Amino acid sequence: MSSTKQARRTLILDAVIRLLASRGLEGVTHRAIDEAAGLPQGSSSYYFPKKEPLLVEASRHLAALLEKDCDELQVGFAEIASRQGVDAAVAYVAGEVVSYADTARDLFLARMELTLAASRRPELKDVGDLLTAAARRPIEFFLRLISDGRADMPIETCAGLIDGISLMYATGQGPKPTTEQIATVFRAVL
Amino acid sequence: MSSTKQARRTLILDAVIRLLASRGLEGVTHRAIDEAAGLPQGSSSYYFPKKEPLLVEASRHLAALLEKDCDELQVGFAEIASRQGVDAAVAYVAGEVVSYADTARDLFLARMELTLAASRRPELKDVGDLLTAAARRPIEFFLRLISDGRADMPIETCAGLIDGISLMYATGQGPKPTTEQIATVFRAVL
DNA sequence: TGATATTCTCTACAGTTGTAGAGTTTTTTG
DNA sequence: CAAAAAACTCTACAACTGTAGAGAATATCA
Repeated sequence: MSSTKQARRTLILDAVIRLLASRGLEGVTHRAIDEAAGLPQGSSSYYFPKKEPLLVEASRHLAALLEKDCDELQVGFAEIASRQGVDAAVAYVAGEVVSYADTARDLFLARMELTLAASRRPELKDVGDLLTAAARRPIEFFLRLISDGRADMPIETCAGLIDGISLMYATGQGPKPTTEQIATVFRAVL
Repeated sequence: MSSTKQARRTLILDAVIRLLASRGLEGVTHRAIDEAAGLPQGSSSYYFPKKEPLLVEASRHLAALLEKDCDELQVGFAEIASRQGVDAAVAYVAGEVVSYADTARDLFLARMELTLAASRRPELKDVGDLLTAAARRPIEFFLRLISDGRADMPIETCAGLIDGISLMYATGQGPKPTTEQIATVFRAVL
C-alpha cells in the first residue's frame, strides 16, 4: 500500500474518531466523514465501502493511538525518573492517567461510544476487547509502579474508577478528576 | 389527560428505554418504537411528533424510574433495619447499589446513552443533569448511612466508581461488581 | 509518447428516517 | 340516536443513508 493511500486511510479514521466524540455513533456517516476529513465526497466510501469494517478499522486505529500514548507515557516516566527521581516520575504518570479524558477527550469519548456499540454488535466484540485492553495498559503500568510487585492488583476497580469519573467529567456531569482524588482510592485498594 | 392516553405514553417511553439499551440512540426510530411497544405504526409519531421532545420525555421518564427505585430502596432499608437491625439493612443497600447495573440493566445503559447524547445536544443538557442527580441519590443515601454524619462525602468519587465498574460490566468488559470490591474503596475515602 | 492499468471522484438508487396530514374509527355531546 | 369532536391509524413525501458502479483523472509501463 502506497504511503499516500495509508495517509488518507489515517485521515479518514481520525475523522471517524472525532465524529464519534462530537456526534456519537449516529453522526458517523460516509458523507460526514468526507467532510470532517476534508476529502472529496465519496472518499470514505472508496476506502471503506461497508460501514461495519469501517467501524472495526476505526476501533483498531483508536486502540493503536491509545497504545502509542501509553508508550510515550512510559518513555516520559523513564526520562523524569532519571532526571528528577522516581517519586516525581510516579506523580507524572498519575497526572497523565487522571487527566487523560481531558487531554485526549476525543479518544476517550470515542472509546466509550465504541465500547457501548461493541456490547450490542457481535461483529465489534473483538475490537471492543481490544479497546479495553489498550485503555487499561497505562493504569496497569501505574499500579505496577506503586504496588511494590504485588500480584493481586485490583485493576478492574482502578480502571472502573478512572473510566467512571472521567466519563462524568467528559460529559459535563462531574468535576475534573484530580490525582489526590485517585491517590486515596489507589492506596486503599493496594 | 385520560388514563389510557397516559398508559400509552408510558408504553412508548418504556420502549424507548429498552431500545436505547439494546440498540443505542441510533436504534431509536419512530417505527422501531411502535414495534417495540406493540402499538400500531404511527403511534409514537402521534404521541411524540418530534424526536427531540421524545428524547426529553424519555429522559424524564427514566429519571422518574430511577427515583422510584431509590424510594423503594429506602423503604426496603427501613423495613430490614426494623426487623434485622441496621447492619443488615446497610448491607442490603450496598448490595442493591452495587448490582443495580445488573438488576436494572436497561435503565443503566439507557442512562449512559442519554448522558453521552446530552453532552452533545444542548437541548438535552437539562435532562442529562436530571439523570445524573437521580442516579446519585441512592449512592448519596448509602454514603450517608455509613459516613456518621460527615459533611464532605466524596460523592463524585463513589458515584464515578460505581458507574465505571458497572459500565464495564454491562458492556461485557469487566466482572460483576461486588460489595466487597466497593466496600474497600468507600471505607477508604470516608 | 501512447496505451493500459490504477486510483480516485461523482452520480445514481433503493431503503430508511422524521414528519405532516389525510383518512378512519371511537368517543362525546345535544 | 345523530352529529360533532376527539383520538387514532395509515399513507405520502422530502431528506438522508449505505452502497454500487460509471466516469474522470492519474500513474505505470512498453
